[in-house]
Amino acid sequence: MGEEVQMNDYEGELGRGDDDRVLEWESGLPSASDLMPLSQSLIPPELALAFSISPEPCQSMFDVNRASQNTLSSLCRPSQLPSFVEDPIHDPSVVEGNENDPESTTKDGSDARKIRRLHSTEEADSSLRTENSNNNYDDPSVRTSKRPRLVWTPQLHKRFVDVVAHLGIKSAVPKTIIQLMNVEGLTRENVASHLQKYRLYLNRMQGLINEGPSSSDNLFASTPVPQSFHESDANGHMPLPTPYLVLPVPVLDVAHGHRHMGMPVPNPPAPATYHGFGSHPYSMFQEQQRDWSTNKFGSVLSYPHIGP
DNA sequence: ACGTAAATAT
DNA sequence: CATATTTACG
Repeated sequence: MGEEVQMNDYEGELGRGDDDRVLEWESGLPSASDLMPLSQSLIPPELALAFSISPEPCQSMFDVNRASQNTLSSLCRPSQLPSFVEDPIHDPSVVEGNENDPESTTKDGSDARKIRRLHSTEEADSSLRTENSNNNYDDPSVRTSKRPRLVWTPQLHKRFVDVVAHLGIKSAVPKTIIQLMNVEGLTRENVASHLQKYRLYLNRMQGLINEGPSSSDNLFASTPVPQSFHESDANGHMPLPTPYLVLPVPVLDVAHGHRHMGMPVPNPPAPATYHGFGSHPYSMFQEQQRDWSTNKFGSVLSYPHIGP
């Protein structure tokens, strides 16, 4: 925490040959007009006083630079991470199941769930650790807490796909993928599982170059199939087109029905009896993205992280 | 550590 | 019931 960063040549870093990558990044960032001026405090003075919150030390360019410095240094670490692995996602979206509600007469238990969605980048970490007692993931003493179901949000999935594409469908194995994705709390099992489904999806896609989307491939369908399918030999490398952007507060409420992100179902594109036809074909992506932009607010608590 | 199939959860 | 994610196994 106490790492002091001196900003010095950081300017030079940014100023130098910014290639497309930077441009792409910028394209996804909020326009300047959308941003709140640094000088403006997030908490109104009165409010701050009322709650005896020390008024923020008026953010300045310095703070920004410092944050950037942090980011840069982590980006530039000469480890093995390709440049495209930008910002670590700290909290994979996760669903917290309710255990304390034996309401289910059969096994249909359904009730309030809280969705945890990912944060990312520098300042996000300030939102951690609410006094919420539900998230005992960092508390070793609590062993009763199961890991909440991981929710593969479009963003996570995107990241996943990008990484897989980058690795090449061949060498993309769970462990590597995990590393490259660099998402905190993401387990190998999580990835393995997703990879399994993803492969199925890919296969089925190949087989049916004639068919339109089978109505159940929504999530995946919305993310283009990486063209690195040729299992030639050398590389399956893809330049990896998109840096991971930081989208505005990914608070989502999945409160309504369950919108699945359709992955491939192993079995039938067959004519047979398909139920959710008229109602299914929703790209979870679109809905979510819309939600995010029109997002009113949501009380989302993010838990710090899950220890391995 | 991987991949696949069966089991649960939603 | 279908799909998503987890768990069990070879």
